[in-house]
Amino acid sequence: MAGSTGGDGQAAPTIYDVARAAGVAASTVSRAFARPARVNAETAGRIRRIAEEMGYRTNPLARALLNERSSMIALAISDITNPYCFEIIRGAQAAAMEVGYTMLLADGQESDRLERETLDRAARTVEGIVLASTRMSDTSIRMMAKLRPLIVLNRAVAGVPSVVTDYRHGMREAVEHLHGLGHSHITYLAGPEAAWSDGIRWQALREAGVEWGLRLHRLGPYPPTMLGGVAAADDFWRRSTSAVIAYNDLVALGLLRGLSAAGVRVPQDVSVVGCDNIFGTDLVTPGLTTLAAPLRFLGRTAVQSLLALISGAQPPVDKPVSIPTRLVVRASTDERRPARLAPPAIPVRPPISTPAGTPAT
Amino acid sequence: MAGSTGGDGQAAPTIYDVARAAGVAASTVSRAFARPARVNAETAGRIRRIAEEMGYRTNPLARALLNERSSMIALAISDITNPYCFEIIRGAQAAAMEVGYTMLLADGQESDRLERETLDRAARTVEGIVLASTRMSDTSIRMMAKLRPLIVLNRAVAGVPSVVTDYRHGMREAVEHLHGLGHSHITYLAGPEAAWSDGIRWQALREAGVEWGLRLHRLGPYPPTMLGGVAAADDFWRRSTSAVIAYNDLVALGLLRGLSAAGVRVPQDVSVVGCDNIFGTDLVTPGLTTLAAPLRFLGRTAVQSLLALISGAQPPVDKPVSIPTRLVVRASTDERRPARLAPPAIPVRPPISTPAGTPAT
DNA sequence: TCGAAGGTGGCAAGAGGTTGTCGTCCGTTG
DNA sequence: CAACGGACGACAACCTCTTGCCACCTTCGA
Repeated sequence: MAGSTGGDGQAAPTIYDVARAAGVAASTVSRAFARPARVNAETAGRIRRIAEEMGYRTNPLARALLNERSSMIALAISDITNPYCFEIIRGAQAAAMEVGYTMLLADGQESDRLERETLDRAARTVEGIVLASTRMSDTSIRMMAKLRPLIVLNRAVAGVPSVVTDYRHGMREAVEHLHGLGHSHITYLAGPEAAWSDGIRWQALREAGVEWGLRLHRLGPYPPTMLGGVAAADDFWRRSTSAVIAYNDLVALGLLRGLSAAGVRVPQDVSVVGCDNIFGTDLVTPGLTTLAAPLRFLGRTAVQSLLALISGAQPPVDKPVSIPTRLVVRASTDERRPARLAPPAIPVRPPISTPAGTPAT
Repeated sequence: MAGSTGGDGQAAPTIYDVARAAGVAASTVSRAFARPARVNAETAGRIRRIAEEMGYRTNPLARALLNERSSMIALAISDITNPYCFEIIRGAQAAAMEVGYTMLLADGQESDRLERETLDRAARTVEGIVLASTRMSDTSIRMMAKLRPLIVLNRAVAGVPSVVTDYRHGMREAVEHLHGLGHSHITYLAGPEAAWSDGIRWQALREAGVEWGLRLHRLGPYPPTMLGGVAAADDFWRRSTSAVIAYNDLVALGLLRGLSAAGVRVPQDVSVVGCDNIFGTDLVTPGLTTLAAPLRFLGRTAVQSLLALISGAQPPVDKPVSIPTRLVVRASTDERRPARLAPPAIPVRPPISTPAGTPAT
């Protein structure tokens, strides 16, 4: 029961220990692992066996010190509690692990400064960086990119390679879907002005709107959180349309809540569409129709691009890798009913008590 | 626009570069940062200034190589897409960052083997490990603990220090709450038999049940996922009680879905209580009453304990740090109505389409 | 004025791998 | 039998920072 608490029974064996046990030089042990072809197959086998017995593992630090190959990459996230990030992290982690890389997670906690500090510390250690959702400025990003191979996710920074979501296809589907249900007038609830993805989504929506001959309104910007969505529900009454597309799912979820508290029925009175397809969108009633971003695939692709970059590939810096979205239809969208209820006299703002903070895309 | 793609404009400056620029020896530069008292204040100041100008940062790898202080810790998670983990990660990350540590995330992807492999690789690099939700056996954990300082979260392993959630208080609250609503008979939906927390929760429930004179039933085990909860909804009909406590929130959410599809109303027909208070529990209709674990605080506490362990503290290995839960009452629990609906003839199993996988605690 | 003490800074030896270069050994061929 | 070539393993330098030890200089007391 007195189990050893602190680790470090004795120092871990090194190549020197293995070399002594095997009766060869340390360099031979090193090569037996790193360049098996360079060593007699039999010798190599013996060395490996002995190393195995001794519990030898190569020390990544020592290796990294010499040739900058630490087998680590960093993933920077502006806020880890944002459900938008979960699947990205998962995809990135999986892709990294497949090729024997370890992932270091840098959570910026919504702070530009914290994010830069963390990355600054980590930059020397890792071989490359994926900025998955960052609060940093283009300038900071470019400086960082000069220091280390770097991929930006869902953002375009001139001169820095990126992997982005292509909302055009999905947005067209969404508009077509709404058009097919008889909606002719759509409100867009905008996200933060600084958010690159907000601009892109709005642009995709406008293109699709033109194509299908729909009228569009833009409200906002709102904070990309559930609270932002609740606030949007209030404003929405001013220029109420029969269909809404929200900047992201959190805003859409907040909107659902706000509308429900105000006595507006979804989808009977208003059809609501979100973006991203995060965890929770099919838990609400009605289930949220949303533009599903392939988040896990996005994370995976970013890491793979980064690894390519690390191994010397010259990626197209001005033409980002682009991954299409698709529409997931759930219950929050339905046929337009011409007879709309009059808005209630006093829209009520319901209390929010989310366990997690509910931050931005 | 041709922006540098690959990082490494030129090699980062080392203490030697700084030393040359400052006209001192490299060792003096090193000391100027690591042991300022050992160097003339003026000299130290000059060195720092020059280092700053040159953009020098100390290379954590080189330092770690020498004295095992890599300023990194590893957080192992069995499945990163489990919402249960989000807040833990956040708390851990924050605590680590506060003291200048970097966190390395090891996602085991639900696989014992993957988890061990990742940790094995990372163990040499980090100063310590937090096992937040692990699939590893007690034996593996003890071996790992021998290698490195290690803290287990929400699990008791003899001889290894741990931080656990104390469900007793919260469970008493939950039972008192249900008792006060007139329920006299509670079903517990069990989680995986291997899960330490399942045993603990059940035990806390039994103690509270005795105290309040309630009858208890145990159903399961079920996979700790939404699908597990849906399956539980089917079984539940066999021994239907007016109140259910589920192993965790995912099971509870699945149960809500299963019951709803079968035409059972919550809370009118059945009151449902979950565990953990994960993201999404207040998104469903009705909102889920749940035993809230202070997840973020848990993560923070684990890291702080680990850091204490690293700096030589002797933690109590057999008396874990224990953090209490509290009950969050939402709409899924209500007064018992004696007149219960008869169960429908054919319980329907609804389709599940979760964007994220929905895994275990 | 000289020696001791204390404050500074430099030298060099690691920490644990990787890798260019070279010597050795063996087998083969002319 | 000598020359040659290939395969293999050893040596040593190197990556960057840390640190024990020593030398030097200043200052102060005797």
